Amino acid sequence: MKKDYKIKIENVVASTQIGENIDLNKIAKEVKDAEYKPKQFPGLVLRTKEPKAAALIFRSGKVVCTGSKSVEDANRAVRQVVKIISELGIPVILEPEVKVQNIVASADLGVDLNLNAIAIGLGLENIEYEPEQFPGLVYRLDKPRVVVLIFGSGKMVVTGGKNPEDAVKAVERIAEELSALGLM
Amino acid sequence: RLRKWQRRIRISNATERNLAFALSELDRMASALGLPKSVRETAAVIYRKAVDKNLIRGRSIEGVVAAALYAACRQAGVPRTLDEIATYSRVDRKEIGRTYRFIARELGLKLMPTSPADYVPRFCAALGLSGDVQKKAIEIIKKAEEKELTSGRGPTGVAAAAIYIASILGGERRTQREVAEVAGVTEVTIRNRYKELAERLGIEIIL
DNA sequence: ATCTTACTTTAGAAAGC
DNA sequence: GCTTTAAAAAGTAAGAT
Repeated sequence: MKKDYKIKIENVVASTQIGENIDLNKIAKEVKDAEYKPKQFPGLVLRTKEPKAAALIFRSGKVVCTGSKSVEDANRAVRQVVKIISELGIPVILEPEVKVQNIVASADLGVDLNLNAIAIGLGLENIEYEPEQFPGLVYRLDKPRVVVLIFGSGKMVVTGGKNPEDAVKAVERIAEELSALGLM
Repeated sequence: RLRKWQRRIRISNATERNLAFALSELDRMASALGLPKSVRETAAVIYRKAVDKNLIRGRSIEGVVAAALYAACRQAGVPRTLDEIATYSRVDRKEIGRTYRFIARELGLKLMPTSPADYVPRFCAALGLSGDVQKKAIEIIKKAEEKELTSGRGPTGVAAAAIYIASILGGERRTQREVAEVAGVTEVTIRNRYKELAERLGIEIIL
Protein backbone atom coordinates (compact mmCIF):
# COMPACT_ATOMS: atom_id res chain seq x y z
CA MET A 1 0.00 0.00 0.00
CA LYS A 2 1.31 3.32 -1.08
CA LYS A 3 1.59 5.98 1.49
CA ASP A 4 -0.20 9.23 1.07
CA TYR A 5 2.38 11.96 1.09
CA LYS A 6 -0.25 14.60 0.35
CA ILE A 7 1.74 15.97 -2.56
CA LYS A 8 0.21 19.23 -3.71
CA ILE A 9 1.30 21.65 -6.39
CA GLU A 10 1.47 25.10 -4.82
CA ASN A 11 2.83 27.21 -7.62
CA VAL A 12 3.64 26.90 -11.32
CA VAL A 13 5.93 29.29 -13.16
CA ALA A 14 5.62 29.32 -16.94
CA SER A 15 6.80 31.50 -19.79
CA THR A 16 5.66 32.22 -23.35
CA GLN A 17 5.93 34.61 -26.22
CA ILE A 18 2.67 36.33 -27.15
CA GLY A 19 3.92 38.82 -29.72
CA GLU A 20 6.50 41.54 -30.31
CA ASN A 21 6.94 45.18 -29.41
CA ILE A 22 4.01 45.21 -27.01
CA ASP A 23 2.89 48.69 -26.00
CA LEU A 24 3.03 48.34 -22.24
CA ASN A 25 2.06 51.96 -21.66
CA LYS A 26 -1.18 51.41 -23.51
CA ILE A 27 -2.00 48.34 -21.47
CA ALA A 28 -1.15 50.21 -18.28
CA LYS A 29 -3.51 53.02 -19.26
CA GLU A 30 -6.44 50.93 -20.48
CA VAL A 31 -6.34 48.09 -17.99
CA LYS A 32 -7.30 49.43 -14.56
CA ASP A 33 -5.58 46.79 -12.38
CA ALA A 34 -2.35 46.64 -14.37
CA GLU A 35 0.84 47.67 -12.57
CA TYR A 36 3.66 49.18 -14.57
CA LYS A 37 6.68 50.91 -13.08
CA PRO A 38 9.35 50.75 -15.81
CA LYS A 39 11.88 52.57 -13.62
CA GLN A 40 11.56 49.84 -11.03
CA PHE A 41 11.03 46.78 -13.22
CA PRO A 42 10.71 46.39 -17.02
CA GLY A 43 7.70 44.09 -16.85
CA LEU A 44 4.03 45.05 -16.53
CA VAL A 45 2.07 43.07 -13.94
CA LEU A 46 -1.39 41.76 -14.79
CA ARG A 47 -3.32 39.61 -12.33
CA THR A 48 -6.15 37.20 -13.15
CA LYS A 49 -8.63 36.14 -10.47
CA GLU A 50 -9.91 32.89 -11.92
CA PRO A 51 -7.59 31.09 -11.99
CA LYS A 52 -5.61 33.28 -9.63
CA ALA A 53 -2.27 34.12 -11.18
CA ALA A 54 0.08 36.99 -11.96
CA ALA A 55 1.55 37.63 -15.37
CA LEU A 56 4.64 39.71 -16.08
CA ILE A 57 4.42 41.14 -19.60
CA PHE A 58 7.48 42.53 -21.33
CA ARG A 59 7.90 44.88 -24.26
CA SER A 60 9.50 42.01 -26.19
CA GLY A 61 6.27 40.06 -26.05
CA LYS A 62 7.67 37.52 -23.61
CA VAL A 63 5.40 36.69 -20.70
CA VAL A 64 6.03 35.03 -17.34
CA CYS A 65 3.05 33.59 -15.51
CA THR A 66 3.28 32.64 -11.81
CA GLY A 67 0.96 31.70 -9.02
CA SER A 68 -1.04 28.93 -10.68
CA LYS A 69 -1.89 25.78 -8.76
CA SER A 70 -1.63 23.56 -11.83
CA VAL A 71 -0.11 23.47 -15.29
CA GLU A 72 -3.59 23.73 -16.80
CA ASP A 73 -4.36 26.82 -14.75
CA ALA A 74 -1.15 28.42 -15.97
CA ASN A 75 -2.36 27.84 -19.52
CA ARG A 76 -5.78 29.24 -18.72
CA ALA A 77 -4.26 32.33 -17.15
CA VAL A 78 -2.09 32.93 -20.20
CA ARG A 79 -5.14 32.61 -22.49
CA GLN A 80 -6.95 35.21 -20.43
CA VAL A 81 -4.03 37.61 -20.58
CA VAL A 82 -3.78 37.16 -24.33
CA LYS A 83 -7.49 37.83 -24.66
CA ILE A 84 -7.34 41.00 -22.58
CA ILE A 85 -4.44 42.38 -24.61
CA SER A 86 -5.90 41.46 -27.99
CA GLU A 87 -9.13 43.22 -27.06
CA LEU A 88 -7.11 46.39 -26.67
CA GLY A 89 -6.33 46.15 -30.37
CA ILE A 90 -2.78 45.01 -29.80
CA PRO A 91 -1.75 42.19 -32.17
CA VAL A 92 -0.89 39.02 -30.22
CA ILE A 93 -0.50 35.30 -30.77
CA LEU A 94 -3.83 33.85 -29.60
CA GLU A 95 -2.55 30.36 -28.77
CA PRO A 96 1.06 30.75 -27.65
CA GLU A 97 3.17 27.77 -26.68
CA VAL A 98 3.45 27.83 -22.89
CA LYS A 99 6.56 26.34 -21.29
CA VAL A 100 6.61 25.33 -17.63
CA GLN A 101 9.80 26.62 -15.99
CA ASN A 102 9.33 25.60 -12.40
CA ILE A 103 6.86 23.80 -10.17
CA VAL A 104 6.74 24.22 -6.39
CA ALA A 105 5.01 21.47 -4.43
CA SER A 106 4.46 20.66 -0.78
CA ALA A 107 4.32 17.18 0.75
CA ASP A 108 4.08 15.48 4.13
CA LEU A 109 5.89 12.33 5.23
CA GLY A 110 3.56 12.18 8.21
CA VAL A 111 6.24 11.71 10.87
CA ASP A 112 8.49 14.03 12.84
CA LEU A 113 12.11 14.02 11.69
CA ASN A 114 15.45 14.49 13.40
CA LEU A 115 17.18 16.87 11.02
CA ASN A 116 20.57 16.46 12.71
CA ALA A 117 20.44 12.73 12.11
CA ILE A 118 19.30 13.24 8.53
CA ALA A 119 22.15 15.67 7.90
CA ILE A 120 24.62 12.97 8.93
CA GLY A 121 22.74 10.17 7.21
CA LEU A 122 22.40 11.84 3.85
CA GLY A 123 25.95 13.16 4.10
CA LEU A 124 27.04 16.63 5.13
CA GLU A 125 28.41 17.14 1.64
CA ASN A 126 24.99 16.78 0.04
CA ILE A 127 22.89 18.85 2.35
CA GLU A 128 22.71 22.27 3.92
CA TYR A 129 21.21 22.60 7.37
CA GLU A 130 21.73 25.84 9.22
CA PRO A 131 18.94 26.21 11.81
CA GLU A 132 20.33 29.58 12.82
CA GLN A 133 19.45 30.85 9.36
CA PHE A 134 16.49 28.73 8.28
CA PRO A 135 14.53 25.87 9.96
CA GLY A 136 14.55 23.65 6.91
CA LEU A 137 17.23 21.25 5.71
CA VAL A 138 18.13 21.80 2.05
CA TYR A 139 18.60 18.66 -0.02
CA ARG A 140 19.55 18.87 -3.70
CA LEU A 141 18.68 15.81 -5.77
CA ASP A 142 20.15 14.76 -9.07
CA LYS A 143 17.61 12.28 -10.28
CA PRO A 144 14.76 14.44 -10.51
CA ARG A 145 16.91 17.60 -10.62
CA VAL A 146 15.05 19.40 -7.84
CA VAL A 147 15.73 20.98 -4.47
CA VAL A 148 13.83 19.80 -1.43
CA LEU A 149 13.38 21.63 1.85
CA ILE A 150 12.81 19.14 4.66
CA PHE A 151 11.34 20.26 8.00
CA GLY A 152 11.28 18.74 11.47
CA SER A 153 7.53 18.23 11.16
CA GLY A 154 8.02 15.84 8.27
CA LYS A 155 6.58 18.34 5.82
CA MET A 156 8.58 19.40 2.83
CA VAL A 157 8.75 21.67 -0.18
CA VAL A 158 9.96 20.43 -3.57
CA THR A 159 10.97 23.05 -6.11
CA GLY A 160 12.88 23.30 -9.36
CA GLY A 161 10.99 20.59 -11.23
CA LYS A 162 9.47 21.06 -14.67
CA ASN A 163 6.92 18.25 -14.45
CA PRO A 164 4.45 17.46 -11.69
CA GLU A 165 5.98 13.97 -11.79
CA ASP A 166 9.36 15.29 -10.62
CA ALA A 167 7.92 16.25 -7.26
CA VAL A 168 6.30 12.83 -6.82
CA LYS A 169 9.53 11.02 -7.69
CA ALA A 170 11.57 13.23 -5.38
CA VAL A 171 9.28 12.62 -2.42
CA GLU A 172 9.25 8.88 -3.00
CA ARG A 173 13.01 8.75 -3.29
CA ILE A 174 13.51 10.69 -0.10
CA ALA A 175 11.03 8.48 1.72
CA GLU A 176 13.01 5.44 0.52
CA GLU A 177 16.36 6.89 1.54
CA LEU A 178 15.16 7.90 4.98
CA SER A 179 13.50 4.55 5.53
CA ALA A 180 16.67 2.72 4.50
CA LEU A 181 18.59 4.86 6.97
CA GLY A 182 16.04 4.16 9.66
CA LEU A 183 15.35 7.86 10.06
CA MET A 184 11.62 7.75 9.43
CA ARG B 1 58.36 39.24 -22.11
CA LEU B 2 59.27 42.11 -19.89
CA ARG B 3 55.58 43.02 -19.92
CA LYS B 4 54.70 39.57 -18.74
CA TRP B 5 57.16 39.85 -15.86
CA GLN B 6 55.84 43.23 -14.83
CA ARG B 7 52.34 41.93 -14.93
CA ARG B 8 53.27 39.11 -12.59
CA ILE B 9 54.81 41.56 -10.18
CA ARG B 10 51.75 43.74 -10.34
CA ILE B 11 49.48 40.79 -9.66
CA SER B 12 51.55 39.49 -6.81
CA ASN B 13 51.60 42.97 -5.31
CA ALA B 14 47.84 43.13 -5.49
CA THR B 15 47.55 39.64 -4.06
CA GLU B 16 49.82 40.50 -1.18
CA ARG B 17 48.05 43.75 -0.58
CA ASN B 18 44.71 41.95 -0.45
CA LEU B 19 46.04 39.29 1.87
CA ALA B 20 47.49 41.91 4.18
CA PHE B 21 44.17 43.75 4.20
CA ALA B 22 42.27 40.53 4.88
CA LEU B 23 44.53 39.55 7.76
CA SER B 24 44.32 42.98 9.37
CA GLU B 25 40.54 42.88 9.00
CA LEU B 26 40.57 39.42 10.56
CA ASP B 27 42.63 40.66 13.49
CA ARG B 28 40.41 43.66 14.01
CA MET B 29 37.25 41.55 14.12
CA ALA B 30 38.78 38.79 16.22
CA SER B 31 39.93 41.33 18.80
CA ALA B 32 36.56 43.05 18.88
CA LEU B 33 34.90 39.67 19.39
CA GLY B 34 37.41 38.65 22.04
CA LEU B 35 38.49 35.52 20.19
CA PRO B 36 41.65 33.57 21.09
CA LYS B 37 44.64 33.49 18.77
CA SER B 38 43.95 29.87 17.82
CA VAL B 39 40.61 30.83 16.30
CA ARG B 40 42.23 33.72 14.40
CA GLU B 41 44.73 31.29 12.98
CA THR B 42 42.08 28.78 11.97
CA ALA B 43 40.15 31.56 10.27
CA ALA B 44 43.31 32.70 8.46
CA VAL B 45 43.87 29.16 7.17
CA ILE B 46 40.28 28.97 5.93
CA TYR B 47 40.63 32.36 4.26
CA ARG B 48 43.85 31.32 2.49
CA LYS B 49 42.22 28.13 1.24
CA ALA B 50 39.34 30.18 -0.10
CA VAL B 51 41.81 32.44 -1.93
CA ASP B 52 43.68 29.44 -3.36
CA LYS B 53 40.43 28.07 -4.72
CA ASN B 54 39.43 31.43 -6.19
CA LEU B 55 36.33 31.57 -4.04
CA ILE B 56 36.70 35.33 -3.59
CA ARG B 57 35.47 36.05 -7.13
CA GLY B 58 32.35 38.12 -7.00
CA ARG B 59 32.59 38.45 -3.25
CA SER B 60 34.11 41.08 -1.00
CA ILE B 61 37.24 40.30 0.98
CA GLU B 62 35.44 41.45 4.09
CA GLY B 63 32.57 39.07 3.49
CA VAL B 64 34.89 36.11 3.09
CA VAL B 65 36.88 37.16 6.17
CA ALA B 66 33.70 37.38 8.23
CA ALA B 67 32.49 34.01 6.94
CA ALA B 68 35.89 32.42 7.66
CA LEU B 69 35.77 33.77 11.21
CA TYR B 70 32.22 32.48 11.69
CA ALA B 71 33.31 29.04 10.46
CA ALA B 72 36.45 29.04 12.62
CA CYS B 73 34.45 29.85 15.75
CA ARG B 74 32.08 26.97 15.08
CA GLN B 75 34.91 24.61 14.32
CA ALA B 76 36.58 25.55 17.62
CA GLY B 77 33.38 24.97 19.56
CA VAL B 78 33.12 28.62 20.59
CA PRO B 79 30.42 29.83 18.16
CA ARG B 80 29.48 33.44 17.57
CA THR B 81 26.10 34.16 16.02
CA LEU B 82 25.91 35.71 12.57
CA ASP B 83 24.49 38.80 14.26
CA GLU B 84 27.53 39.10 16.51
CA ILE B 85 29.90 38.66 13.58
CA ALA B 86 27.91 41.16 11.51
CA THR B 87 28.09 43.74 14.31
CA TYR B 88 31.81 44.09 13.68
CA SER B 89 31.74 43.70 9.91
CA ARG B 90 30.89 46.07 7.10
CA VAL B 91 29.02 43.15 5.54
CA ASP B 92 25.47 42.34 6.64
CA ARG B 93 24.33 39.12 8.29
CA LYS B 94 22.57 37.81 5.21
CA GLU B 95 25.65 38.13 3.02
CA ILE B 96 27.94 36.60 5.67
CA GLY B 97 25.53 33.69 5.95
CA ARG B 98 25.45 32.95 2.26
CA THR B 99 29.20 33.39 1.90
CA TYR B 100 29.70 30.96 4.80
CA ARG B 101 27.44 28.37 3.15
CA PHE B 102 29.34 28.81 -0.10
CA ILE B 103 32.87 28.44 1.26
CA ALA B 104 31.82 25.66 3.62
CA ARG B 105 30.54 23.68 0.65
CA GLU B 106 33.48 24.49 -1.64
CA LEU B 107 36.15 23.80 0.96
CA GLY B 108 34.34 20.73 2.24
CA LEU B 109 34.08 22.09 5.79
CA LYS B 110 31.64 19.49 7.00
CA LEU B 111 30.31 21.27 10.07
CA MET B 112 27.27 20.06 11.93
CA PRO B 113 24.96 22.82 13.06
CA THR B 114 25.99 24.48 16.31
CA SER B 115 24.68 22.77 19.43
CA PRO B 116 22.86 25.09 21.83
CA ALA B 117 25.22 23.70 24.49
CA ASP B 118 28.17 25.46 22.87
CA TYR B 119 26.62 28.82 23.72
CA VAL B 120 25.99 28.00 27.38
CA PRO B 121 29.41 28.82 28.89
CA ARG B 122 29.57 32.24 27.28
CA PHE B 123 25.94 33.19 27.94
CA CYS B 124 26.09 31.98 31.55
CA ALA B 125 29.29 33.90 32.15
CA ALA B 126 27.68 37.06 30.81
CA LEU B 127 24.79 36.47 33.22
CA GLY B 128 27.08 35.79 36.15
CA LEU B 129 25.67 32.30 36.65
CA SER B 130 27.47 29.53 38.54
CA GLY B 131 29.05 26.46 37.03
CA ASP B 132 26.25 24.53 38.64
CA VAL B 133 23.56 26.29 36.64
CA GLN B 134 25.74 25.94 33.58
CA LYS B 135 25.93 22.20 34.04
CA LYS B 136 22.19 22.03 34.56
CA ALA B 137 21.49 23.98 31.37
CA ILE B 138 23.71 21.69 29.32
CA GLU B 139 21.98 18.70 30.85
CA ILE B 140 18.62 20.07 29.76
CA ILE B 141 19.91 20.68 26.25
CA LYS B 142 21.26 17.14 25.98
CA LYS B 143 17.89 15.72 26.92
CA ALA B 144 16.16 18.04 24.50
CA GLU B 145 18.42 16.85 21.68
CA GLU B 146 17.80 13.22 22.60
CA LYS B 147 14.07 13.75 22.54
CA GLU B 148 14.43 15.35 19.12
CA LEU B 149 12.87 18.63 20.02
CA THR B 150 15.56 20.91 18.67
CA SER B 151 15.08 20.20 14.95
CA GLY B 152 14.78 23.46 13.05
CA ARG B 153 14.97 25.60 16.17
CA GLY B 154 17.57 28.32 16.48
CA PRO B 155 20.44 27.15 18.73
CA THR B 156 20.53 30.42 20.66
CA GLY B 157 16.84 30.27 21.45
CA VAL B 158 17.14 26.74 22.83
CA ALA B 159 20.25 27.70 24.80
CA ALA B 160 18.49 30.75 26.23
CA ALA B 161 15.45 28.73 27.31
CA ALA B 162 17.62 26.04 28.92
CA ILE B 163 19.61 28.66 30.80
CA TYR B 164 16.43 30.40 31.91
CA ILE B 165 15.07 27.12 33.33
CA ALA B 166 18.40 26.16 34.89
CA SER B 167 18.75 29.54 36.57
CA ILE B 168 15.39 29.06 38.26
CA LEU B 169 16.04 25.45 39.25
CA GLY B 170 19.43 26.44 40.61
CA GLY B 171 18.05 29.26 42.69
CA GLU B 172 19.89 31.92 40.70
CA ARG B 173 16.95 33.20 38.73
CA ARG B 174 17.44 35.56 35.80
CA THR B 175 14.57 37.24 34.03
CA GLN B 176 13.56 36.35 30.50
CA ARG B 177 14.60 39.83 29.51
CA GLU B 178 18.12 39.42 30.89
CA VAL B 179 18.62 36.05 29.22
CA ALA B 180 17.08 37.30 25.98
CA GLU B 181 19.52 40.19 25.86
CA VAL B 182 22.69 38.13 26.20
CA ALA B 183 21.43 35.43 23.83
CA GLY B 184 20.26 37.89 21.22
CA VAL B 185 16.73 36.51 20.93
CA THR B 186 13.37 37.95 21.94
CA GLU B 187 11.54 37.19 25.18
CA VAL B 188 8.76 35.65 23.12
CA THR B 189 11.17 33.08 21.72
CA ILE B 190 12.47 32.16 25.19
CA ARG B 191 8.88 31.82 26.36
CA ASN B 192 7.95 29.52 23.48
CA ARG B 193 11.03 27.36 23.90
CA TYR B 194 11.02 27.06 27.66
CA LYS B 195 7.33 26.10 27.78
CA GLU B 196 8.04 23.40 25.25
CA LEU B 197 11.12 22.13 27.09
CA ALA B 198 9.43 22.14 30.50
CA GLU B 199 6.40 20.32 29.16
CA ARG B 200 8.15 17.67 27.15
CA LEU B 201 10.99 17.05 29.57
CA GLY B 202 8.63 16.99 32.53
CA ILE B 203 10.28 19.85 34.39
CA GLU B 204 8.25 21.69 37.02
CA ILE B 205 8.88 25.39 37.09
CA ILE B 206 7.66 27.45 39.99
CA LEU B 207 7.72 31.11 39.11
C1' DA C 1 0.35 38.24 26.53
C1' DT C 2 -1.48 37.47 21.90
C1' DC C 3 -2.35 38.79 17.13
C1' DT C 4 -0.92 40.37 12.67
C1' DT C 5 2.35 41.16 9.35
C1' DA C 6 6.69 40.16 7.57
C1' DC C 7 11.20 38.32 6.74
C1' DT C 8 14.55 34.00 6.28
C1' DT C 9 15.24 29.55 2.33
C1' DT C 10 14.45 27.02 -2.43
C1' DA C 11 13.73 27.43 -8.21
C1' DG C 12 12.83 29.78 -12.61
C1' DA C 13 11.78 33.14 -16.45
C1' DA C 14 11.63 38.00 -18.12
C1' DA C 15 14.87 43.11 -19.55
C1' DG C 16 18.06 46.18 -17.86
C1' DC C 17 21.25 48.25 -14.79
C1' DG D 1 24.37 40.59 -8.49
C1' DC D 2 19.83 43.25 -8.18
C1' DT D 3 14.98 44.59 -9.34
C1' DT D 4 9.45 41.87 -9.60
C1' DT D 5 5.94 37.75 -9.34
C1' DA D 6 3.89 33.59 -6.53
C1' DA D 7 3.69 29.86 -3.09
C1' DA D 8 4.72 26.38 0.66
C1' DA D 9 7.33 24.96 4.82
C1' DA D 10 8.56 26.65 10.33
C1' DG D 11 11.16 29.75 13.20
C1' DT D 12 11.88 34.22 14.66
C1' DA D 13 10.92 39.16 14.96
C1' DA D 14 8.52 43.63 15.42
C1' DG D 15 4.72 46.58 16.21
C1' DA D 16 0.01 46.94 17.71
C1' DT D 17 -3.64 45.85 20.89
